[in-house]
Amino acid sequence: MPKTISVQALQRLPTYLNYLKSLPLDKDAKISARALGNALGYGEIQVRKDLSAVSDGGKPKVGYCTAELIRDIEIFLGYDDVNDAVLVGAGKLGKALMSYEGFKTYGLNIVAAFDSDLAKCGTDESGKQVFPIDKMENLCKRLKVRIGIITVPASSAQQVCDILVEGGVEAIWNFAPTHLSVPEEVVLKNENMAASLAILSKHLSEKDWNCP
Amino acid sequence: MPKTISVQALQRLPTYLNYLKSLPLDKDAKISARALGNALGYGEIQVRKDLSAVSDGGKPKVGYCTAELIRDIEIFLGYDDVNDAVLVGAGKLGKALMSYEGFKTYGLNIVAAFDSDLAKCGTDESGKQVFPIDKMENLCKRLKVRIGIITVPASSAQQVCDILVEGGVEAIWNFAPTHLSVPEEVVLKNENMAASLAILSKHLSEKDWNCP
DNA sequence: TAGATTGTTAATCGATTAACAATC
DNA sequence: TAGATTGTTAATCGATTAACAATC
Repeated sequence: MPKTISVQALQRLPTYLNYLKSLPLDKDAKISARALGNALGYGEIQVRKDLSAVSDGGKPKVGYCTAELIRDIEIFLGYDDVNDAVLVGAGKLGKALMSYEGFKTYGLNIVAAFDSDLAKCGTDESGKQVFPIDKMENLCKRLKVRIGIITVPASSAQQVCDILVEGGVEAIWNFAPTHLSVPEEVVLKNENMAASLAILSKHLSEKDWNCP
Repeated sequence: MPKTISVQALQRLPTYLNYLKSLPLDKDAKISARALGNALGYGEIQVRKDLSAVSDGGKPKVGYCTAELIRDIEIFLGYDDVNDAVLVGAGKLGKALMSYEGFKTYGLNIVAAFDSDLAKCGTDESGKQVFPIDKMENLCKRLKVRIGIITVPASSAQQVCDILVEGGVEAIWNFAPTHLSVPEEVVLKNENMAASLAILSKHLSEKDWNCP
């Protein structure tokens, strides 16, 4: 039976992975839950609990084998098989994401981009093709693209989202600052920068209250 | 006494605000918790609880006054007074954020950017100045900059972060895919794209298990 | 063996949801 | 008044942490 994992724990896994990969490569290196937690600002109990969901476990008095841990997390997250994605909206943010090499490590492969502005179509600096948006549904179906990344303005995001769903996309990563409706079989993840900013902004305004 | 609000509720506030602002402007417009929730995919009880922390409240049988709600949320989040920010790392992502007009609505004002690459210094397309990074600490102090946005590679993020803290920055918004250590009086918010991707990737790989 | 470390079960904490009273 | 809607207290749910047993 597959162990259950909380959403939050799942989201911490890439952080562990990232840190483990940054360590000097040594086939037999071991790391304790405490050391791992200290490096990342997590408690050691939390680390053990998180890792228990993905790995066979460490050895008492020794710790976890870093190489195994890296492999286990990658397999658990599905980073071992590559997922093709399309990106919609070749503006500044879209281009930044298109040319970000780091996505490879997460098994994310942006195969093409789309934009409604024909002036933006053609080959991008990143070396990726930007197509007119009316080619999107068809291309998604033909290439069996599983992930759609939305970097268009809020006003056209829902429309773009609907086309992606129509094209058979199974997961949507939304950078537009707006709520999207998707059928329940499609997973939607909002990259909600406004939500992040809310935390910073509130914190600063509270400080002002305390020391005016 | 100020009402308490959960972190999650705080992060939902910009979503409410954004939706309310998208509605046709009408000084006396009212909206019910149910209508608001339906539009955003939240339950109506949650909406009422969230709003109770920021607003004087609605009227039974009538709902909330949208104009008041907008004002209350903006004040609560501190969007009414502007916070100056600097951005470090004028790469593609950095430039995308520098030229994003939408931050104004959140009271965020990027006053300058910094980069260690002198070739990137000068005036950016966004119209903002990019300075060499050794000017950063001083300029932050001089202008009393409160927010630092980090868009450098992971390898230099901690170093950049330390300089920002040294420069008196009170809040850090980190886009580098790495863990940062900050003193406890400084608030740190990670824009953790890898965490978002983990959710999508796991979902897709689970689907593969079920229908191979 | 003793001590360090893992792994799990139980307790706590925080957020969401349900039930219901209040009010226009 | 009756019905719709708000607001709050209590119950549930989920995630984190504490306590402790297991093991190398």
